[in-house]
Amino acid sequence: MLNGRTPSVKDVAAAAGVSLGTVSNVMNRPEVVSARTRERVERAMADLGFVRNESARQLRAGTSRTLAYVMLDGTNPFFHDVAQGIELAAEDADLSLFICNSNSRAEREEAHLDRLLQQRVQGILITPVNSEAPYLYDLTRRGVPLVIVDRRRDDESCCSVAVDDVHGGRVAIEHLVEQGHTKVAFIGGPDSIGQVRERLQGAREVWAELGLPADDLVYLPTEAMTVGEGRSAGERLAGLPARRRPTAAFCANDLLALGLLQQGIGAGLRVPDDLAIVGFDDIEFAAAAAVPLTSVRQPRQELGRAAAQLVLDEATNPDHEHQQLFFTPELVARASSRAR
Amino acid sequence: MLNGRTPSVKDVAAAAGVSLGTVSNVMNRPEVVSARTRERVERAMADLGFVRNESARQLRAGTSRTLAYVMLDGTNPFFHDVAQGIELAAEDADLSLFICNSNSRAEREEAHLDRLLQQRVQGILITPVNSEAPYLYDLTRRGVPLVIVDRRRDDESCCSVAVDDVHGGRVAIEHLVEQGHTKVAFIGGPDSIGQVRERLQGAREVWAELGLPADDLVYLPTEAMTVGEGRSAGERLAGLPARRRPTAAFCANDLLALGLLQQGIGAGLRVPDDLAIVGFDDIEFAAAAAVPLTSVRQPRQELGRAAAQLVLDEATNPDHEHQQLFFTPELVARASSRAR
DNA sequence: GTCGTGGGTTGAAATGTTTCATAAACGTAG
DNA sequence: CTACGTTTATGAAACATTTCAACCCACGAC
Repeated sequence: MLNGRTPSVKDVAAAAGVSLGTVSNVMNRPEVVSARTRERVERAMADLGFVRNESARQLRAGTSRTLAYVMLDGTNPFFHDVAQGIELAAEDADLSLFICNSNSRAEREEAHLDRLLQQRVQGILITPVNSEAPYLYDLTRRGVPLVIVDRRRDDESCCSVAVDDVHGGRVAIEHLVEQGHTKVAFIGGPDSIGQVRERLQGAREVWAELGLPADDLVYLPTEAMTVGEGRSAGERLAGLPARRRPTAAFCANDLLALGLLQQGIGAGLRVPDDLAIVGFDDIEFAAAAAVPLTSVRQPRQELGRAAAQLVLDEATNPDHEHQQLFFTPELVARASSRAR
Repeated sequence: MLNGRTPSVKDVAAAAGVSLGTVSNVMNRPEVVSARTRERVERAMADLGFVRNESARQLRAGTSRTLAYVMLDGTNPFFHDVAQGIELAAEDADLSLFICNSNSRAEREEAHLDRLLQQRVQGILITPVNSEAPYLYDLTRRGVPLVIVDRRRDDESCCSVAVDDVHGGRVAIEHLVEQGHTKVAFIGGPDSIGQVRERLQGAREVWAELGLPADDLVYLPTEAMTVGEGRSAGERLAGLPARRRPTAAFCANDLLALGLLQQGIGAGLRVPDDLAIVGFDDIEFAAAAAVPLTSVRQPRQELGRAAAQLVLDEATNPDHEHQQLFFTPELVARASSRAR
């Protein structure tokens, strides 16, 4: 029972009439201790309600049993799916996962990283605000296993797992053009976000290759990648003169697309007849929208799982080599963009 | 610079030509050390890239600088909003937040709790699979500050923060009846989930009070509270003979409601004319649905923030008393249920 | 010149584990 | 009966920090 303080190995040892070392062995190498004493010790642990103190273990071992994921935006289910993938891999390796959320603010991100460093986590996975931030390079210099998720670094100085965003932008636009659209909006921002820049780049590339006039791919920048911003982009779209108004929109993520969809329907537009919509990420809610959303699918859990494997390799394998994993996203066509 | 091992206070002390204790003082009580030495030490810390080892500090201090939240279902944005509220409060108290996800599985939950105990977290917030689980009582017995979120315990042996689910059920049904519905479905499950039971109870209470025949409030149980289950409940609903088919549905959460909405629209129903829908939680996506969803709003962030404050009080205030905080949810009427 | 006073610094102890070299106990082969 | 191996158990050291009593020294008061 509980008599004030939480019991330590010392208390267990005393209760079982053995030495400290033996108790430790029962926990860590049960095979070297005889069945009789093992039982006695286990009973003592149960009686006292002993729980191993992880700080002490960690202090001695020099390393913790946790990974950490610093996500970019907690309001976007996409990142939780990534986290779920990481968690599964962590669980397999018998590690805990620390989940942090920077909310797209660099200073929160840096504060989280500082904390994680103090905790001596085994490795850090991060979808950074800016993958070139100096404090990220510091981590690598320090030797902390680091994997950048859903982004990559220009030089290849750490592992990363990402999707080919340029390609994603291409397939989205190709699809819309195939459906007969010749005036299309790209909705996304701010363009400090690398994903946005590359998806737009892909869109523009293929638009040019198909010989369409650059002016007919209009860029509607947003302040953030949220449902609310999607709605307000919809209003701006509706405000355009009919001749210049696009008949389709490619949104840089699904939250924007859902906001746009809602605003459009609320304003009496028929989707896809008056306005076709393509999103990005293919989150759960995309398929569940009232007009199921066409989206560029990222393998969300896979991304997380692969990243976790990389970070574990870096943490445990002495001749680890940095890798840049690259997944190819694919278009999932649904009702929101079907041919007119 | 990094010469193999990460530097400790000892290294810093050597580099600055002072004792261990002084370095510690610089970090924890800068006012007692003279400006000159303080600067010297700080420079040494910077030069060596010193990062305090949290395990060692924690071992000595006996307590960690973290809270933990064990959420019930990572796929439901509701819980992330709660987590966000907790995080804000934790940040104010200069604590880290450990987020775990039980995915509605008791054994995962127990495993997480075990880990958290080993980490000696300052307090645990949890939305449990079953608030009467014996291992939860163990925590209380152990003296771990514990707050149950979005649930409460029958006896009042720990703090809890919840909304009045019975009341929530009542207002949902009152609203639907006001809109003229006399045949309504309640969709939710499994009924091992307390929230489901109480929302249903409230619904039945008011239904009876209004003098409506019990048979006309039909209970469609689901296996889980997901979008997919909402869709399949929609199919079951459509399969009912027209005379017995409800004209409105009250779903135990918004995910179910969104699934139902999508299935309904896909099958050609007009919402709310053919089928009115009310959800529960009022997650972000509820308002953003193509037919904006009427929902019973829980103050999501507030719930988390209040819970964090309770757990902090229990952790720091010696004459803490357990409290059962109770919020009253309110109906947010939107298009999915407007009068016919 | 001695005695406090008090700011600044020190060194050792303590926290709960794990590890490892060593010791004890116990068989068994010679 | 001894010597030797094996199996089990022990005790001390180490991990990085914080805390606290003790100490030093300069300075002003007497």
